[in-house]
Amino acid sequence: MPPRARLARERARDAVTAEILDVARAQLAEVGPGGLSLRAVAREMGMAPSALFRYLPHKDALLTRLIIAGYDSLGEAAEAAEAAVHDAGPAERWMAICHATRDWALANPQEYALIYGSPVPGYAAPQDTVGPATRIPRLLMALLGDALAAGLPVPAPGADAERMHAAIAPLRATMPPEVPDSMVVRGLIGWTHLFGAVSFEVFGHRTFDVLDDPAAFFDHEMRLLGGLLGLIPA
Amino acid sequence: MPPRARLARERARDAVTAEILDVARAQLAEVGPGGLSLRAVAREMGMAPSALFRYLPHKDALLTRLIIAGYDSLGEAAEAAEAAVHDAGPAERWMAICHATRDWALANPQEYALIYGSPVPGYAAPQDTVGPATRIPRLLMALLGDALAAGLPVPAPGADAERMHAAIAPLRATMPPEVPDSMVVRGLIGWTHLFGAVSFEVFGHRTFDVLDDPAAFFDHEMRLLGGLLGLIPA
DNA sequence: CCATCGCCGAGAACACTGTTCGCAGTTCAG
DNA sequence: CTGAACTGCGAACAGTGTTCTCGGCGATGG
Repeated sequence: MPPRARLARERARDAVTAEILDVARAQLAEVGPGGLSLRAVAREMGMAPSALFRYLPHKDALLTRLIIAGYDSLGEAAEAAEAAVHDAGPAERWMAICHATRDWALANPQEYALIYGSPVPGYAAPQDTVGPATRIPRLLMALLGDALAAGLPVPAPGADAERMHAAIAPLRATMPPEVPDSMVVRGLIGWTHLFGAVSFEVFGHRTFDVLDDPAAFFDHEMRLLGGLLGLIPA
Repeated sequence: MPPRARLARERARDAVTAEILDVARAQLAEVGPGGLSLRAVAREMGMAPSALFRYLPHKDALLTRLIIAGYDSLGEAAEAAEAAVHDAGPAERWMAICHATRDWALANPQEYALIYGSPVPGYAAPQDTVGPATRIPRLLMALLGDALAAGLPVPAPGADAERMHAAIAPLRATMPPEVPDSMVVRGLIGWTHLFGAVSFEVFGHRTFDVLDDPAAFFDHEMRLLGGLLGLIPA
């Protein structure tokens, strides 16, 4: 199997695969996950529906690729925003990540719903999505590590220190051991709240406790939480 | 139209409607939202699929009723848990609400996904869901109000006080004016974080930043946030 | 250069979905 | 008792994901 010759076929195949993904993502933005239809994708591409199955084993595979693409797109946006203020101190970096995440989610609500909403019926996230999914948390952990090295005061551990130590063990294993437990916990809390705030807004649950200026509230909220994390001096 | 006679028909109708709801909720617990099928409900009831439409204008109506039922079930659980410790002080009340919410969500993950997950394709939540949906936030606001009356220290407003005042205006209108802005904000933040933490866990996003003891972490997390809200003395 | 093998697309088919319509039968109201 | 409203059924339509079979075209081995 000479690699030179094989390329023609494979390139064509990759091109079609890429087009499927593109069309699917465009359709996702319109009708949302769940509304996504393989037949509609095939229709728009001028193909028979059955032909799609030469490139995808089943619909879930397409969803997986879209999910990974979504994670990557969001991760890239957050990383770029963080990099742009990387020298401006932890508080700015924290806020940059928060705002980038919110902006991306509001600009791509359906993609956000696909990756952070309730899982679709029979779908189970395969291992491939783990890497891209952790880009933002990793960004936050790096931020906390830097701040720590720069002399960020470490909050005193609570009474349940040893129990916490055990609870976060798996996450600990992925991080340098000199990061104190309380910092790991703070990072998780920050990430959790960022997700909660953005999801509330994107999924429309903020229309009940109505806000006149969601952007201002978000800024205020995340700044306050940055204080709790110790990233922003009170 | 004598109300005595009409009752027979209406009672039968209500009974069928209730059975539809029951069967649908049972099926929801198995296959989740999106996987819910009217035909399957009819099958289990021994009815023709078309007969269901005598009781429901369309599938969305069934979803709406299930959503309302879900909100009410969750709200009741939280209210009951709060009532049980109502005299034990704000910190216990806060934690009771948090744990009740998490417990209910873990026990009914599909119902939780239905009400707090990404909205289904074409579905738009009607006004009927507003009341039940706000039971937990209202509980939190009442808690904050009580704590305030009992002498809870009010956090100092930040530099963006007047902007915040405008941002939360609609929510303000539903509350007694003596509650300070900073308290309203704290309440929203607490509610947001509770939602974020529970959703993270129920939707499986905590399997990435793996935790060995999610229950312990949740307890720690919400207690810490209770401190930020001023409900728990540091 | 030619035969061959593998891939690719098309079309039909199956099982499933939500929803509509027309037709019966039952049950109630006047 | 008669007429009208309500109820359920069966068939049908348009849509979905998926499978299978078939024909053709391109790249490959002799």
